[in-house]
Amino acid sequence: MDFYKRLELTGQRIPYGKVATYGQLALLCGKPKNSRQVGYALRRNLAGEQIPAHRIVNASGILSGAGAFETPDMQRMLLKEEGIEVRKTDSGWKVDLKKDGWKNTLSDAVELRGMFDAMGI
DNA sequence: GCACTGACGCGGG
DNA sequence: TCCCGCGCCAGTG
Repeated sequence: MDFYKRLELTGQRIPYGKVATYGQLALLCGKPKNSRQVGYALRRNLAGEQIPAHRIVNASGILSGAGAFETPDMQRMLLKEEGIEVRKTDSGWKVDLKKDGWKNTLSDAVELRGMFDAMGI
């Protein structure tokens, strides 16, 4: 089981204009408790270059990874370009998970599992 | 093997 | 809602 390979495939399934959480991706990768590794992988670019890292936020909707981009407000700008509302709060820049969060379905999970098995990862 | 770290999550107060 | 403590586990030295 190659967690980072799985993360790469999973990340690419996040729809344009939507955001996903670390825990959500970890769950879809088959490792519910590896949310921290999701952040580690993105920071170190272990999940590929094309993965939409700007669409990944923590469980509160906070843009925790701003520091890993070229400029601190890059992530916020990219989300804005996709039509996602980003608000300034005391704890940082935040998105509305209820409105813009990716509501992945059971079939998404099943489909991913199928891909993992087929690729032996 | 050991201790520490970290783009995190969750329950309790 | 916010803050705190604890749990979690791959990487790193």
